[in-house]
Amino acid sequence: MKVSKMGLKSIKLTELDKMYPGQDILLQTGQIKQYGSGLFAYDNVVLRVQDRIEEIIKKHMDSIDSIEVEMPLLQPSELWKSSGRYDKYISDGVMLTVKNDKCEYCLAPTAEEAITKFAENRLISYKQLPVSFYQIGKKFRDEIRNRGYLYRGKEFLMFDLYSFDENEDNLNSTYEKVKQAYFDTFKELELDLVAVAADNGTIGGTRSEEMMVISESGEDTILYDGKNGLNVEVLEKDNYADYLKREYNITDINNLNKMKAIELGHIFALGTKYSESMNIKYIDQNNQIKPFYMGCYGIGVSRVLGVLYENNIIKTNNEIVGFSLPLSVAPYYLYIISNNEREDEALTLYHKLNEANIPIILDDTKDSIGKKIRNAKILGIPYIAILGASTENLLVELEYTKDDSKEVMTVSNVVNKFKEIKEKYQR
RNA sequence: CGGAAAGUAGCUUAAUUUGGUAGAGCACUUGGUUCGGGACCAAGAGGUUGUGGGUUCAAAUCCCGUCUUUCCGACCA
Repeated sequence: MKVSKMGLKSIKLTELDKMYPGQDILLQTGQIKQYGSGLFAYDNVVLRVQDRIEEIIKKHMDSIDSIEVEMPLLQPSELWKSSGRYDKYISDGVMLTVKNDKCEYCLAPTAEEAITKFAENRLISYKQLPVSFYQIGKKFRDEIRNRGYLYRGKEFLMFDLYSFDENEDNLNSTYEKVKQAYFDTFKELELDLVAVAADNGTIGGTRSEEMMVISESGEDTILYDGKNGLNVEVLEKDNYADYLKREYNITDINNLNKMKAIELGHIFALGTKYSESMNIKYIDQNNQIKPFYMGCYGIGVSRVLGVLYENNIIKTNNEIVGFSLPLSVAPYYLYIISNNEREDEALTLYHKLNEANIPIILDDTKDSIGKKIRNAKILGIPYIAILGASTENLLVELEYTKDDSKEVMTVSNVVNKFKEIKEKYQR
């Protein structure tokens, strides 16, 4: 990719939003564009970071044998009326609909009804269990108040998984499996995930945990000691002490530290609540009709995207200058810069890396080196290769933007280094 | 939906209090000098001041409506 082909807008950052400086940079530099409250377009780099998040989630969910599927975004009103949730979602104003003179469709705010219909008459025997389905798809919610840029939009990308088991023990085992897959996923995204006890009030079931990432940009407050934790909202629950002890073995909340976090996922062990009410059942080995023990699990992909920017901000002299995205999600590993004299060398490096299928950006504009470095950081590219006056010909200064470390190496060593990185991140 | 603020060039904004030719910085275009951490000089282009109505000789400015956005609250991934 060449900068001259990207249609980039260069801009000096003005004063940044104090709550969400990272996403404010994206907005100021045109990497995201706002069309209305909670409505955003994504430019190339941001979009491809999102693609990477999806790939990583899929990899880990596939590894626990969950099956990827896709539900329709346009869902007939009848589907929502059949579950009895239509009236509530409409009167709450959360659900958006499109209609013509013949019929009305609901724009999927969530997918329980659709997935239930998907499982109905398909999952019929204990021989098919356990099984789980997942999808990553757009969701539409006409939130009364959008906030935090990508954190809560009217249109957002969500991962949602639904599990079906024969009994409570199997459900618990599936629950733990999915929870572990969450930790593996977020480890690869280089985000420290914290599972905290949550109020399972509206959705119900036996237990639920919110998957949080500690972030100053977060809207939630949690109590956490490095191992166990809870969302402070649980403390508003009746008999919260019993609930915490019974489901999470938390007995003393005074030892926990208060911190700000952003909720990226939520997992629920539902039990038979929905299979009973929606009447989806299977036949066990004794020819008995039994309700499924279900679980549902979500990740706000758009929020992950936002927090990846908020939590990977880099500063120079205490001034925010951009991002250094983790290599696991960076759509481009390297941003190549040269002065006029060494343009040809930069082009050679670019071609060699392209031949090795290393995703990179060449800044082939006539801007000053300083401005090019600024642009690399605004885009969040983790490595910058500088071919300028301070290194001899055929040598490249490679800067790692995360810690500002610099090393000088030959062109072929640069190529080898990025081949190794590519190998390591399995791309 | 309750409460609060704000809409002026692509962005940040001045002029609003006290009505009188809408001004600047960044970004953009052209020419020249620069070229390792957001260069400089010169010239240029860019606005029916969110929108509709009212008051007035005259409205960005005053009044009323309306739309939009942001913030606090409730809800959520």
